[in-house]
Amino acid sequence: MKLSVLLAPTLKEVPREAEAASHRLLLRGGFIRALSAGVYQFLPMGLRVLRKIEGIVREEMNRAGAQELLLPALHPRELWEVTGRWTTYGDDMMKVKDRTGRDFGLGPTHEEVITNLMAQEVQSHADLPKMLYQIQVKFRDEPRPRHGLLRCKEFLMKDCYSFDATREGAEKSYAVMKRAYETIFTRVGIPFFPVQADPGLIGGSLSHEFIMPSESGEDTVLRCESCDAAVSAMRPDGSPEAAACPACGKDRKKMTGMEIGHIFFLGTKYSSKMHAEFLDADGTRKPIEMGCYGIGVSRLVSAVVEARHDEKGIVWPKSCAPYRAVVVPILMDKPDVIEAAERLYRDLDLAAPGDVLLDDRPARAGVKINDADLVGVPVRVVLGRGVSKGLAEIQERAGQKSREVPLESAVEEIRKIWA
RNA sequence: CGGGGUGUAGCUCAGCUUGGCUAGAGCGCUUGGUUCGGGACCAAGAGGCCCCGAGUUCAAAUCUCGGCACCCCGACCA
Repeated sequence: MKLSVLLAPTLKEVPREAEAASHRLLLRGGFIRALSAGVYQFLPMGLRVLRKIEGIVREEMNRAGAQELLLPALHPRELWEVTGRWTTYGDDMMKVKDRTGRDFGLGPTHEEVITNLMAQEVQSHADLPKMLYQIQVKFRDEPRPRHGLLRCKEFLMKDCYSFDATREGAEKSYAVMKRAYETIFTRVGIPFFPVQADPGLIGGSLSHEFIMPSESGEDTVLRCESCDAAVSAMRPDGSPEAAACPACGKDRKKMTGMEIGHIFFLGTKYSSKMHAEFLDADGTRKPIEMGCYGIGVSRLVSAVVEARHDEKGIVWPKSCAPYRAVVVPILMDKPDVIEAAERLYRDLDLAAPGDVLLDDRPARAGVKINDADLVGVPVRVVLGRGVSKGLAEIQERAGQKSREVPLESAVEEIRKIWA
């Protein structure tokens, strides 16, 4: 992609509203723009990051044996009345009426919808187990959206639901998902740790949050440094957890972080209310054992930036960078430089189709290089004076210093970095 | 929902206290020129419902009242 045609409006100055590092950098880098409080537009580069993270999540879900589907965002009120959550979820759910006055909710989560589906489709223990997931826009009427993509009224979420015939099977599904989550966050490239958590409004008996340590986070956890066990600093009843680790007795440290994933063992909480039952081998009808597993995909974008930035801008991990490399010709009046840049761009684009940027803008060197640092593409190739000696300058965004390589081996060198 | 703050050019902001000239600066944008390896310089331009509404006044960006929006802290929340 040529930067001259890409909608990637970088900002030199920080928009007034941005406070958190990820919020500032995503705005400045031209990844996102606000439409309203907690409602964001993903510009082309922002969407590319979102899609890459989505791709990692999708691969790991599929690998874990989950099947992708797509459920509606518009939920009829009656469905939520069955579980009582039309009332208990309350104002956190966006509610709308159709032209006849019928009530609908914009889905904040999908237990009702998917349990209803499975109630219709599952007859026998032979139909189980099943794991189903979707990557979809969710709506939650947050009383206070904040920090850009961190907490939004509309956001992209991966939600997965497991359906098992037995409690043991359901616990196994839970464990499979927990492992998949660990793989996902590792691949995305952010630090994290699991925490025993409060099941909250989703409900159920067992639940883990995945926390990324960050000052911008909203969660406080107690973490034991010797055995790594961690819990929410507040228990459901509001009383603070004791400072000593129950596992090893050592002191625990209070720290803040952001929740990047949450998994719940649900048991039969929804299935029994919604009559999602199956006929077991022994001839009795039983409610399905369920679990649900969420990752805020759009929130992950800001989590990555919180974890991976420096004073110059974003330092995208290779796995979710909007582009894998950017070619930056900085002597725009030198035909050999232009020509070398276009050739290198074509060759790199052949190696990573659609994943390479060419900064063909007629801008000054400083502007281009600062933009490249801000946007945070992992590999930058500067073409300037060195071109007359057949040299290109490769700089890894995460690295310290650049190095010069012969133009003809530049593609090969960059492929090594990508590998 | 409680507390605090902010709404003036695309962005960052000054002007408001003490009402009055044609509403400003920097950055960005357009055109021309000089520059050209780390956010250049000179010149000429374009760009405004001073958040909205009602009031006070000869006169309101400025004062009063009411609303709306956005940000931060808290409550709540995955």
